[in-house]
Amino acid sequence: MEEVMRTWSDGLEDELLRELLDNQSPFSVLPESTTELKTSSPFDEETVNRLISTVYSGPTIGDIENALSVTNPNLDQPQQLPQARISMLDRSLNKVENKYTLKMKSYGNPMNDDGYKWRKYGQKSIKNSPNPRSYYRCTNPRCSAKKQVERSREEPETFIITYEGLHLHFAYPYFLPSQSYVNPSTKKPKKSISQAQEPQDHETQQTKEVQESPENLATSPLLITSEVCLQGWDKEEGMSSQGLLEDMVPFMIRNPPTNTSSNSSSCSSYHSPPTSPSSLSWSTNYSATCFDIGI
DNA sequence: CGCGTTTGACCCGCGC
DNA sequence: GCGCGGGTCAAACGCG
Repeated sequence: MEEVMRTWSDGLEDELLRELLDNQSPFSVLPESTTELKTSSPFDEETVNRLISTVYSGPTIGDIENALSVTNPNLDQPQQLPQARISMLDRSLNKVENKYTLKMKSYGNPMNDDGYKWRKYGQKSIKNSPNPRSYYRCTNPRCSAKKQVERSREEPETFIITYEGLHLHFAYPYFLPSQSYVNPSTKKPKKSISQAQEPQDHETQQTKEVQESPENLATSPLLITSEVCLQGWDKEEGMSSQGLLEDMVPFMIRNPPTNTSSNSSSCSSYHSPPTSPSSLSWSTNYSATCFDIGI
């Protein structure tokens, strides 16, 4: 497992390509029994490369800005939320190589959880800084996504979050032909949030994600995910659009932790209430994250 | 008991 | 080669 992760950080694209072309891999885009059809497969090299670049390259800053502006029309809505969203997300986003650095204000309820389940694997005190930096890794064992969270030294209310790597389990739906895919989840009578969000079963997770498989691959991932957010999130909390930053940003804008008066509650206890097994809800590892910044 | 956090040790790259 | 600092590991620990 660790080897996989290391390999990924070294050559993400190569590894991704390998995964896609390996019909033993759960991420394979090739028909299971017809490897000889490679060339005639709809997923020829060009297609795969296009998909990879689509998924891997991430959004441009402009894309992010556009995504942010999506929420602006809501401003004439009954105040609070849109306002809070805009103010919380400080619109300070930078991309350096494959790392995205996001600065956001917390106002006592730091939005440093992005809806994905992270596992903390380290913490370091930073030189000349009173605030330690926390290291998180996606709990999905096949996922190379990592993030670092630290409190800004100059502005204690501002958190600096650096995202690195991609959530391949999010990318998965992009590689499936929408028409040829037979949705195995139809076996399930109903998608219960509590069970559908359990992260440890990758197959389940993939299955779930595939349900929202975008049909138009030509559309930018950002637009796709934004649209998915807009259309699906309210209907299905904890839906499965998992993890590239372009997905995170609109998600964060649209889904700030509901600052229900008791905004201190989520941070006042060390652990989130165990009631929600949800890996994708705001509450799950929210408190843990905000506590690790070095308060 | 399982899962996630804590935390000191370890590794590695870099500058001197 | 050495020291430093950032990143990661992994055993111990805590909590539900």
